[in-house]
Amino acid sequence: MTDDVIGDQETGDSATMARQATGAAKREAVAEIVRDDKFNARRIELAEAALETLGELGFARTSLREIAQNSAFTHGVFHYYFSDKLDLICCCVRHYKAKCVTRYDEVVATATSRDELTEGFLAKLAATLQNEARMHRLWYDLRSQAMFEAAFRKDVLEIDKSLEAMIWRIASRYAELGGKRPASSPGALYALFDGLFQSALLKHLAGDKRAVPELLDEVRRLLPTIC
Amino acid sequence: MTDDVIGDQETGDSATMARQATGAAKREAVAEIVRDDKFNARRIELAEAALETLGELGFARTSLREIAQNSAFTHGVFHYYFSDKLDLICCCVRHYKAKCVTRYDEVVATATSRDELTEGFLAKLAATLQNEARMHRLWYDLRSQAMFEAAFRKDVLEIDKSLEAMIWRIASRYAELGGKRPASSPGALYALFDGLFQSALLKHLAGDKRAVPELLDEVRRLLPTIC
DNA sequence: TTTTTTCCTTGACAACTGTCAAGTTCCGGG
DNA sequence: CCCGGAACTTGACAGTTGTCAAGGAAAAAA
Repeated sequence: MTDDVIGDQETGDSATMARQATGAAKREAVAEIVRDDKFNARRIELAEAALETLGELGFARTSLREIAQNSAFTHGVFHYYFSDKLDLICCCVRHYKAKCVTRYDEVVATATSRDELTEGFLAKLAATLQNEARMHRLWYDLRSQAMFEAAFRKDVLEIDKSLEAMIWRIASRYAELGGKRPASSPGALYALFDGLFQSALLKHLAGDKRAVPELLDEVRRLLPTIC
Repeated sequence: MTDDVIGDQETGDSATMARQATGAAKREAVAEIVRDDKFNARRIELAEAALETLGELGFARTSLREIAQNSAFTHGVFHYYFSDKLDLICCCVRHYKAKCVTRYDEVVATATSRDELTEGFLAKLAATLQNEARMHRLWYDLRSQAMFEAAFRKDVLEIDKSLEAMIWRIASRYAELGGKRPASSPGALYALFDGLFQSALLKHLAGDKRAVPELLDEVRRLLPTIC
């Protein structure tokens, strides 16, 4: 679109004509941006609908048709907005990321003491485990798929990094409130919490009522140790 | 089969007849055991063949036919020895477990100092990550599937427990060699190592050459901290 | 040997999958 | 108003999948 504008200006032989052409090009450009935004908004809308079914059935057992049936859309729309199934899933993952990474930021921002941060973190943790179990098992599913499907790896590694940073923000703040520094690396801390969460999630999904309280106990015990 | 023996003895009217009947029943019983053993041996043989393809393609993309084509068997055999696909996969998982859990036992048994244990552990860890990456990504795949498919959960939780115990044996021995006790719970320790390994595995599969040395560094730094 | 049981092969079936092309509806610009 | 393209629907396609039944081969039993 930038090329069009330049082209019009170069071939125009009057200021008025150039202005008109520029105006038309701008209008066109704006229209294209609007169209793009609309397009992306629809993609996200579709991705959100797809996440419902994906969270229910997992990546392997979910077909485009099933996604469509569980939503207000027809299966053709998905093909219209996504080049193929992988494109759709990747869009879902990216969209999921944005939601996930900021989950604990408010707690970190508002907590004024170690206890406050601990309790705020634990409360969010428990709520996440109980209310968003389906979304999180999908995340673990996709991360495993990334070990097989190279197309997922870039996005997955990026999300992993974001999550690691998220955990690091919590730990840093926790240490800061105690006048200390975290005792481990960001990677080790993330591995620890991610491992604990993953294990608790599986137990929770298996119907183990102790999964949530046990996770909270473990984290409560761990936090002072690592910082 | 025990019932048969008792029945024969009850209705038999001579010692000889009873002995003969018992003999026949015993022969039958032995035959059945042999048949069962043969049956199970074949199942494991098939499971082993299936693991090849599963490790290559992952659970989702692997069909019975593909498993059969990559092996010396026809797809019908798998249906003959396994009631369905889930039965096959469960058998694979169980078989996989036995191999996995004893991996570090020799190191633990023979190490006579902290350094020896550390180096032995790290060497095995690196070898596992490099040579058995496919098997391990399959394990992570199946553990994720267990979050969706209830039929997997029992086996997966059991294996997880075994792995946790394995890590605990290493940590306990490491602490013992330093005259200390592990500073964390078995669950937290397993979560930590599992998380680190999983992350390193993904990076390794993504072609990141630093994955293995970084994992080793991290573990080397961590071991003295947690014990 | 003959018969029976176990073991395995083959082929078929119905269901499902991703993909796509042809057609329809809808809307904004001219 | 109308017309062109964007947005969407529908139906069909070729390929794959789990499952299974019918039959053959091989081994065991008689």
